[in-house]
Amino acid sequence: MASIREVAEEAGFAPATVSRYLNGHIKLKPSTQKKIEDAIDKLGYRGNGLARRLATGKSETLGFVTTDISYPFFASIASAAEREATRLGYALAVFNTRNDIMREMQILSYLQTRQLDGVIIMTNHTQTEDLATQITNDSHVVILDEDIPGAVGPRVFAENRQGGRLAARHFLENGHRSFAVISGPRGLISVEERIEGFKEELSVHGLSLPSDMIFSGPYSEETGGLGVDHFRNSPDRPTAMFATADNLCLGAIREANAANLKIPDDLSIIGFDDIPNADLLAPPLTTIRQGTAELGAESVRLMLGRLRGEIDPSVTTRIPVTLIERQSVRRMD
Amino acid sequence: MASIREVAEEAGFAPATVSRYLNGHIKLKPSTQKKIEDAIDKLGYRGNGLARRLATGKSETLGFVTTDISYPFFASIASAAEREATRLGYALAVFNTRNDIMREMQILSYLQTRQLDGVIIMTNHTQTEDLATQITNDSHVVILDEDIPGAVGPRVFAENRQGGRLAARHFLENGHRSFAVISGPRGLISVEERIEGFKEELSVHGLSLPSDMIFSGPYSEETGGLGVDHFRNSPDRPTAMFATADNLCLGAIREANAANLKIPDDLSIIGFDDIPNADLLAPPLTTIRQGTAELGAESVRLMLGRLRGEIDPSVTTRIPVTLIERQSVRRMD
DNA sequence: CTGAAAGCGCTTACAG
DNA sequence: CTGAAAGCGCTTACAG
Repeated sequence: MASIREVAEEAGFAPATVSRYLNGHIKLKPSTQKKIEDAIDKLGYRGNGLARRLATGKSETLGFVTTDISYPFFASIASAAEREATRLGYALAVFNTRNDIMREMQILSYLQTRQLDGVIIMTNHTQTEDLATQITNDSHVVILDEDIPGAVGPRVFAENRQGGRLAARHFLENGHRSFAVISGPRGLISVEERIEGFKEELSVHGLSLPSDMIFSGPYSEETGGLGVDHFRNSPDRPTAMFATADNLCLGAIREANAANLKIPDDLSIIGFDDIPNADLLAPPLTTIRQGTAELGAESVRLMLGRLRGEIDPSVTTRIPVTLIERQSVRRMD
Repeated sequence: MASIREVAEEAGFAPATVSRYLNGHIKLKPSTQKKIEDAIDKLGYRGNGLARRLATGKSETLGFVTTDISYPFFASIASAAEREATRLGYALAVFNTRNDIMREMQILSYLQTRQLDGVIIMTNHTQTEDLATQITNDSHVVILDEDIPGAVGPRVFAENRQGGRLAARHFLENGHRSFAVISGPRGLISVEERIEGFKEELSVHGLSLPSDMIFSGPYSEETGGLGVDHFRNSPDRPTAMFATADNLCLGAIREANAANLKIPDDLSIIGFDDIPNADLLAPPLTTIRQGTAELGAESVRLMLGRLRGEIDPSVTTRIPVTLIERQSVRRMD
């Protein structure tokens, strides 16, 4: 590879001039510009990003941290984030943590070694004190989808509470009166806020959700299955079940099939996320859609705004949510 | 951030010694090792990856190029690749090309600017001459999933032909005698090899696939829908349809639903990939499973082997394929 | 074994 | 406007 020095020699100028020209810090007269361009073409010069980054102290790459990129909902967000980052001149490095906090800490440390300019983090557990302090120190972190309480940094969340309300309202409109919830780990905002919204809407109608009608566990398909199992055998079997994530519904549907429990005839369900192909499931899943494109794009915009110091670390952007009606909710009466 | 020079001063040695120690190029006597470790702890030294990379000429990051990471099948592969890369000390930068060859060329150029040590490329079109020559020059590229004819480099593909045979055999075993294929763009090996295998198996049984029973188009859900539409109105309507990718099936199922065509009663289908939740579709999809974990992991292993010069650029690894029987194929008679 | 020095390829104050 | 020089923070022949 040709270096900037070689280009400069070829063109008859100093490296500094070539550098400034290439970075747009300077406007050259046409003749010298041509000489430089010719030298670049002749030598096939392309610049060395590493050297530039070392000199400037910027890596021009953003880290995107998630538990597992193979979960379709996360993949959609990552895809949108990659698109926006690319548009704005940044690369996106994707990291799977498998929910391991040590791995999360390690990735955050890349910020200090300057391998990453910023990191957008989606975490999925509630033991986040260490993360919080490190994030606060780093100040180049955007928190996405799930909260990390106590950390200082911009946040992007869905309108979780509103989502819960929409779910409850839809059940109510279809005549349901007995409810259950299957959720991820208590303490996550995707759990707490969605449940709160759900309850809020019920209470508007003079109804409530007894605490023993909430079944919680890790955000896995298995939890969904266990939840169905649990409520199927409970004395007051609910007709309507709200799940705080679609993958919970996946497990629920599998278990219902195995137990010969008909959805929606025997049990109506509403999920959250609207994962790809939710419309092709048996039954097509009624769910609360989160805008993955907005979630991904907004997180990188906030990230870059933060890097430029234009964005206050205390901002929280909420991404709207909509109910997608399909066929997993039975009309009662 | 503390630098290696500061650590060296603190410990009373030269930066060179610290560097060698940290890289395991040297074994120190316990006392000096302790001094260095103490200095590192005291200063919170972490090393600067950029500087190391500039000095060594290695970026320690691999590029993973796909048309869109949000397609679940690609996301699964990327996830496995990330895992294996991490295990072996490399980061994985994910790039979405949206099938744009210019973007692919751009990413390959990062190899020359040393931003990437190698790239694993999944492409999805047939106009690949320019790609091929660039890849041959770069020599740090692994070709995954779809071929780039003429390019010199290790390849990782599924046992496509075998997959096609399995699909045909399953149809035959279930009594089908009239067949159709919906495929991605002609020329892609995922299309050609799978169709060849399908035909091979038919011919073993004295049957054939007329060329007008192959409907091709871009690898999109839309193509699947158009295919169903096409064959539904054809004079000799097939009972069995093989799709060279599951997303084609997704479109096919949607269209069949819209046209009130029952799968598998009116039309049996077999897909390819076994995308996540294929078992929960209506109907649960019988499909040829590709091992995404192996595809992803093997591609990074070949990549690193290639970087170390241990792997011949002409190797092609084939990943096994299995038929997953579910309920989209009707038993005839 | 250990160190001083040069070099990786840029960028950017500082001078002129 | 343009250039010489220093510096980013490492690594690694080359000496001793």
